[in-house]
Amino acid sequence: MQYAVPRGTKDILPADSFVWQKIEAACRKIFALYNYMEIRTPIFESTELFTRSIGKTTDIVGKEMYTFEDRKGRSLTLRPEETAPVVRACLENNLIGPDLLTKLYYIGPMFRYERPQAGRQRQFHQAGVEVFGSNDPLLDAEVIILNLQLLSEIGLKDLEVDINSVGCTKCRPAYRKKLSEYLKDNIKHMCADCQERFINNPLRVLDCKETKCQKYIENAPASSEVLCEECKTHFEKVVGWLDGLMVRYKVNNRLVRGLDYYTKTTFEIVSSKLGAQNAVSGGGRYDGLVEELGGKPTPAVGFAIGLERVIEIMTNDKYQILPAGRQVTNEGRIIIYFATIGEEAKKIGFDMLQKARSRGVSADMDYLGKSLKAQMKVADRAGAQYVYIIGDDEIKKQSAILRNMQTSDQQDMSFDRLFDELKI
RNA sequence: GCGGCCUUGGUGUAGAGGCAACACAGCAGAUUGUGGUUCUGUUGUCAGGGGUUCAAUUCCCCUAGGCCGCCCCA
Repeated sequence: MQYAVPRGTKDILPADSFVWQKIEAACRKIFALYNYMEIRTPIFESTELFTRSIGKTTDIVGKEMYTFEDRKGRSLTLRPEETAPVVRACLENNLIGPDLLTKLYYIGPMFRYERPQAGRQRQFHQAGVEVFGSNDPLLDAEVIILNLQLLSEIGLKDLEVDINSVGCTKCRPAYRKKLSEYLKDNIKHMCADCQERFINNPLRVLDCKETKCQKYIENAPASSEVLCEECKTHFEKVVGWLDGLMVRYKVNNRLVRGLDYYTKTTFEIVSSKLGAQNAVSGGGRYDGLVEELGGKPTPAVGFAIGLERVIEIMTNDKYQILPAGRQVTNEGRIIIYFATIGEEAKKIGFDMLQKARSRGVSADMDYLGKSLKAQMKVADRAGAQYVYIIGDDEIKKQSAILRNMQTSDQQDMSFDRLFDELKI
């Protein structure tokens, strides 16, 4: 084989694209129900946008970005996530403002340079929403509910919502300090990664799965103990709304997401039906990001769903939500197939073919000079409801054979009556 | 970036240091102007490179890719 797709990328072939179409349709439907409008931004942005928003010490910025220089030496980066580009676009086009609630959604590819494995590719797809302009805890709850409704619309079950509050610019430094003080005495017993994290971003130590670190993490001060009054009441209200709406969730004090812009609420939806990469979606509030990127202070919430992970669950044989691949011969692709024998018939067939198409009737014919038998077979596989068979005799009569492929009935049907008779 | 497993026709699978097998799909024919059944024929040199050997697709090494775990995240 001469060429192969770049590592960590995949072709979505005709046999699989119907799954993607189904998911995208579900996303658009649910987003519309909640009054979100679509935004599309470029695949690449200036590198600065991401380093500023996501944070220099994060893994994404530190080692996962596809960054390159263009011909004029500008540093550009293939978007690793979509929140920062959406904020940028909103600021640039004045989409957000005081007393204005802006609700946007997106669907598209993202890029991160990571070691590929199940549920993790270098080009992957996310669908997500961003809401700007309100700090109402009910909105946090609504976004979570929207997320859940979308996943259940797609057909996913047995999902778990993990939720936490990481505080705000007022209380996070205090928590960081408290955590650092606690870790200072214990860090020497913890793993090498944690020692690194301790220096760069102590919060992320809480995320460590290393067994020898667990006991220290368990005893670490929880963020909930240190939240300021505002963050504390905000969090209580969010979970209060979730309780009232009968949403099942789990407060997880160790949920620290890998992007620095989050404030207050963070959440993740995980599925037990996935392997190590078990997060189907994740999101939270980021009240400081708009200002960080040059706008007026504007509260915001959002989430992103990992579409490959959704599809992994949907197409997993064990769960039977959708059959995996191999749907090339899905029935009903075309209404009528024009089978022709000879050059003259081909010419007439093509005229009729175009006439059918111009009337909005999907139709096709042979371009490979196949035998009639083979043309019938192709028509069958394309799911044609009718085949119109044109040969020399038919040209003389100006009337050809119309075969109903379901019933196998055949009748003579003159050229000029065909479309009226079929009511197409 | 680290560790483990894997890589055979279009697809899914056998196999053994020295004729590469099976199923399905595809194409053609049986039915010389007709599909979905049946039968027949046909499509590969075993990811790429190097080494061991009289001989490797089968053993060893490297590279690439896939999968699984760590890390991280969607």
